Amino acid sequence: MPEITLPDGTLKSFSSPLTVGELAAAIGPGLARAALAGRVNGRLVDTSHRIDSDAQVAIVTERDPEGLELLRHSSAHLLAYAVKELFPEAQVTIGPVIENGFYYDFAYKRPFTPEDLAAIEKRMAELAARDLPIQREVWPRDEAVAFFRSIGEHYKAEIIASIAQGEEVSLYREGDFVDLCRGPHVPSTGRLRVFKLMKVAGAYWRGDSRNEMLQRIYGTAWARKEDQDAYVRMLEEAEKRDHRRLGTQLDLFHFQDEAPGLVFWHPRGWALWQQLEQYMRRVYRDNGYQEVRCPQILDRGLWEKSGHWENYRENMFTTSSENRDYAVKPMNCPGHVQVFNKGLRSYRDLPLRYGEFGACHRNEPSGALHGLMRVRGFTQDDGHVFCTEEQIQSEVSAFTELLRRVYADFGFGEIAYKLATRPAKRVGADWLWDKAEAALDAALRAGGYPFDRLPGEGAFYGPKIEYHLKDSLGRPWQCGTMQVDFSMPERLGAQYVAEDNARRTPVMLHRAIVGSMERFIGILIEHHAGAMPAWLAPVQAVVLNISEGQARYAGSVTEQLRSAGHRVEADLRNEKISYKIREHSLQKLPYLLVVGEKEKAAKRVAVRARGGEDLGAMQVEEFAARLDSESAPER
RNA sequence: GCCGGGUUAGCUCAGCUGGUAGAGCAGCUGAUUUGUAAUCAGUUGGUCGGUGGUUCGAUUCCUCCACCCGGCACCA
Repeated sequence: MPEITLPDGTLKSFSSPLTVGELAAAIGPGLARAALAGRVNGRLVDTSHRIDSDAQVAIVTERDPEGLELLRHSSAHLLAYAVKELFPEAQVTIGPVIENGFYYDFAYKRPFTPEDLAAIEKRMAELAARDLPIQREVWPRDEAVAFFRSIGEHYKAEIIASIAQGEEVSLYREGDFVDLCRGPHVPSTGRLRVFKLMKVAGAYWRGDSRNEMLQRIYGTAWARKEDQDAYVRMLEEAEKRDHRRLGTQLDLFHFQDEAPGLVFWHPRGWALWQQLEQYMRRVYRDNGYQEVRCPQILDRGLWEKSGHWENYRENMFTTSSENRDYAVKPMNCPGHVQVFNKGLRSYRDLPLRYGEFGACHRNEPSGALHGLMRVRGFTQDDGHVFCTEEQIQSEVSAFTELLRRVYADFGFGEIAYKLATRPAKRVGADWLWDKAEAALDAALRAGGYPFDRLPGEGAFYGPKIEYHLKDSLGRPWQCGTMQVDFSMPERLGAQYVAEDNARRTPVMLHRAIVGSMERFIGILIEHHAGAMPAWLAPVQAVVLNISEGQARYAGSVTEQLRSAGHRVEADLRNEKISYKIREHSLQKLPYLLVVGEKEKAAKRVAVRARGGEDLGAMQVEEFAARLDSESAPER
């Protein structure tokens, strides 16, 4: 006699056990049609799930986040079904839900082509139209292994074989297709109406690069067509904002074959860089950091001591001279320790903070390179804090606050915090790791920042907090980091004299706010779609004359604004004003200043803001004041 | 690094099944002296990413290499 409590608190009694689907029907026919699954005492189950005792039950529909996940998960199965129909020799492996969609990995003798994808998608639509029931079956593990072996699904058999012996496994059957799956799934294929296959790519079996490569088909699925259309539009918008495309269009930087993964900064790109660098320099200055500069290459012996040689030898650029081996620095920390070590340090000096715009080189795998986002030569806003154990928490807290202010200045309000803990390959005793991890944990808790844990993702020398910002398209980017390191100061012989006159080893905090300057600029470009706020814009305004008669006046306006410290250029070409406006608008400049006879006579400029807004004519000083007020981030 | 796709003028891109290349924009020259997103005319420009091969003949087919793109793996 199950007594069922619905989410709104309603109590329903039934005289005999019933399924989730039957419960939905008992509540209403509309809900019965919409039911994709149920949540029984917190557990997600199929609509066929039988409720035989009192329970809290919610009917899951496509309006629930779990409902959308179900649609995607079942779409992955539908994809596998379609592939097996069209390519019976293909073997299925796994097909999970991911953000905005799903994928399924297959082993097949030849690569799938875009034409194959179109055919598969068409078959999926046909299978969905047949509205085949999706049924759950429970099998003993060994029988399931034998079954999948018998039908030639060796990957599937391997997956089930890794489940503990004696357990039961669930299989889902739709039409002629049977797949191992924990479930739950939507009740029938007809529920899958809005989906689209996106691309095919290679992926390693079990995510291990030593294994064979499978073929991964990516798809997206939604509850409503409008949602999918919006998603596709978002992807198109992201493509338009691609910093590589904008980098060319706005003449900011380029790459070329002779220097893979290394940036050639053009004048405008470098102007943007300088705005960022000067801003970050003020951040150093105003927050107790002293800026330093260390060598690009250092003797191999130092990298052996620091542990980098052992851990990253393959990814370091090396050179040699007069029988000495050197490595181009992949990190700035060993250099900063050398500065710390030069001279006797007192506990009174701590915390001692060094900052550097440190240019590092890492020989990243060729397949990892990606515009400014992943390069082989990059510059970090890299800082190291030498302090005592007692100072860790306040340093981490102060840093987190500082980072939030900086991100806010760049227009990033939403930050996610992650605590990455000890990896398998590491240096330092476990008790040190315990301490370091506890210090970061405590600082995050003290600040009231919610955070996720990333076990095993710490650096080889210490755990870290990762700060992920969210851009205007909602995409997360890890930029900032704070790492506690008890090992490297020890390895590199850093010491200070404590109150009791004893020599102690300081703790070193590795920290960065924007991380890689290159990458951060890439993020800024995409965040703003190339239309940088005036304080960052490489060129803040261009002065345009209508005809030759105002060329001298336009030139003097330009000079006046430049000598007031603004980034202004003149365009005195003999072209129609509409032509010049179009050209500079495409360059996404904050302001265009038009000067014709009227403005020349009145000693004014006609100001056009980005987007075509007419601000009217004003005196040059007035416009300069406007730029002044916009020369720092909005707070 | 791995799988797949790609590389044609400064930029964006055509070029059917092999017969040594085209467009638009940009550039240059000239005319036009222009009032808020493209003035007109003329014209320059390519060892078709590199290498080797097949062929009477290769931008086109094949090999190897480099780089780029999409994923995967990696990301101190």
